[in-house]
Amino acid sequence: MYSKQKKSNRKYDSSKELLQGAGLRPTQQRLALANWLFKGCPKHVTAEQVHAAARKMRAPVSLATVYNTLNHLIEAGLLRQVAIGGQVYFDTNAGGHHHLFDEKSGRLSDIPATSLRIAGLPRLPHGKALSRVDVVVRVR
Amino acid sequence: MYSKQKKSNRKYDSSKELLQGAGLRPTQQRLALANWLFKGCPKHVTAEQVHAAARKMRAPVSLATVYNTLNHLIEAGLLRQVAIGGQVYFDTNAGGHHHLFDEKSGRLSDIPATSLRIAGLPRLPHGKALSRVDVVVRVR
DNA sequence: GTACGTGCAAACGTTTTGCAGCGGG
DNA sequence: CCCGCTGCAAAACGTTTGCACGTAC
Repeated sequence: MYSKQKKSNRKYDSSKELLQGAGLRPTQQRLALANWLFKGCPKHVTAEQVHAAARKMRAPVSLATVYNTLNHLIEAGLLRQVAIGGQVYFDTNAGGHHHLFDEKSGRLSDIPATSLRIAGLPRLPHGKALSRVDVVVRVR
Repeated sequence: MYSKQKKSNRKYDSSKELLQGAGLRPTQQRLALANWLFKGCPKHVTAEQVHAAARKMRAPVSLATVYNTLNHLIEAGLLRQVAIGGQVYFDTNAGGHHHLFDEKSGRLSDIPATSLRIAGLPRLPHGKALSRVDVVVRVR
């Protein structure tokens, strides 16, 4: 009688497409992680925080799988790794943008690429192409 | 007859002052490390490279002491830690400047702070002061 | 059915720490 | 002489890997 059986899984649909689009099999664990990562506001999280979040969601995933999945998402260009202050963060916003880092709390937030203007870039070494420019504004 | 006995150690004098100025006892090991780090051109080195350099200089220092000394120098503001591309570098140039990173070779070089101009910094969070702005120009 | 993903535990490389002995002031 | 530094080895840390089992297609 119902047009779809899994009405309650509707919210996972876009995560499923996201994973499939990246060539990743949409397994339960990956769906749970991708759903948490990409729904809601952009996040800057550590692997440990992802693992903790998965447990809280009653979707227990092993830490190894968390790392595997995060690495796959990075390869697919859906996630970015940011190393600041001796900590490695995974940034759910893979687009070009910069970061504001609070040295006291270790908290990270985004700065839109469009709001920042950089002038006076040096001549690049011969045969080298610009990959990207990362800016970290540190506050205390 | 000689006004100074240790004429051959003259080249370590400035390193000695550097350490003393930072409140660090100028021990043999620290002198050897500081001398290698701060004489010659600015360097971007890993802890392992510092350790290897010490061995080559016939001034063997344990790796633990290398880390201890580097951390002390960082606290003293004489050294800066830079994490790029999954590697941690110690930068002997503690002054304000930026970095150019070659993603292929993993090599790091300096960009003088004066040559770069950044405009459009966001308003800082309430009660926060700007610590510094780090720019990494990545090339491939 | 098969290829790929998962969980666990063990391996890994890097950095820190605990402690007995040494050396600078 | 004393406190701080050193060396060594062991621990801690975050991340990766190997393998038996499970699951999506």
